[in-house]
Amino acid sequence: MTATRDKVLDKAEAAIRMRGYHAVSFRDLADELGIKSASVHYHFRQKEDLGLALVERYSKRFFDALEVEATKALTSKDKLRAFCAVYRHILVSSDRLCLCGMLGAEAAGIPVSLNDAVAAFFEANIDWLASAFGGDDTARTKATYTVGTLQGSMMLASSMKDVALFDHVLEALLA
Amino acid sequence: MTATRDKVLDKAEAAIRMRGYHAVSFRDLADELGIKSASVHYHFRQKEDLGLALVERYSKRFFDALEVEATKALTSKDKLRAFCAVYRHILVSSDRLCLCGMLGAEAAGIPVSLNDAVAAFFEANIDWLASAFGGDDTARTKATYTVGTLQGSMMLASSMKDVALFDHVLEALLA
DNA sequence: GTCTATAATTTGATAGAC
DNA sequence: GTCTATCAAATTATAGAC
Repeated sequence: MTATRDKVLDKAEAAIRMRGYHAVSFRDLADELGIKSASVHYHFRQKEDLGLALVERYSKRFFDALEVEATKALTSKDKLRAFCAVYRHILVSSDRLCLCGMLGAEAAGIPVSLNDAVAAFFEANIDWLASAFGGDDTARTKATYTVGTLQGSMMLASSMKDVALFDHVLEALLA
Repeated sequence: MTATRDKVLDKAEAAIRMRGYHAVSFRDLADELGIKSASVHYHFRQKEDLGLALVERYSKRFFDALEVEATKALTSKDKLRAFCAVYRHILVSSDRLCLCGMLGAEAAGIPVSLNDAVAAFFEANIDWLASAFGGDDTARTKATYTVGTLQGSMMLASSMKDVALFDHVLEALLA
């Protein structure tokens, strides 16, 4: 139906994951799609609306992929492996940062509602892993630690242009 | 002498560490300092020059602080503790992200020369820790892992507005 | 070193025709 | 749903007076 809306979301996600929220404009997106910026505004009245739709879609996709990946995961280790596999796919499939990792860094510079959505994504990440690890306080710390390591290594791999760096960290994380 | 130049650097570092490179303008900085943007341009011809000066100063300060902190560190564990202490100070002293963590996330959206400087900072981070860990391949992976964990946890603490989160990860990292 | 003034471009956003 | 046209504001940056 509204194919344009999805195309805008695709381009916006790719652009923001590469350059950041403030480095992407409605005109950039419109030009890339061969439409006008007014048309982008038709689908997303404000930039904030676009950002929120982006995080919502991203989060949904992430947890859907996680569910698929973890169906046969019984042990804590298997669940961790599944979690890491989804993160790895984020980076490798597009050679881009996690959307929420980027927006999380820019936290104090984006609309409050948008960072709330980003923080909720991280909260859900940690909840999932903490549950996989047993659910107690130690499990929660381990979960936070794991998400932090994945996000930070992704950032390092992006800045240092070395995807292998991320894989080495993944190996260590699973050892 | 050139007190203004330093004041510009101070304001720019604080602003960029909070909101990101593209969310900070020369006028913002000038207004905060009660001067005009043309005066900022006198000290830093282009925004890229300001960014480069920022990373240079930041990196120097970081490794100076690390040297002080690690003077009495003999064991690997002590050196890791010193490294973590400097990172903790970055976050806690200002409640802001690491400058290079922010710019590293925005890697593909900032001038190439600027990201080169950021990547060099991370390289030096990893070199220092790898050396502290013994210098072999395993040590290097452990070093990368550690820097990634610190950077990622800082981002999480910032987005989720929970500095204690960072401290819990630190504890786990040192255990 | 700092200012006024200004250029050239980009940005987020809207009104209204088709 | 998409367009043309337009706006007000912001952005990087420069020229030249003081």
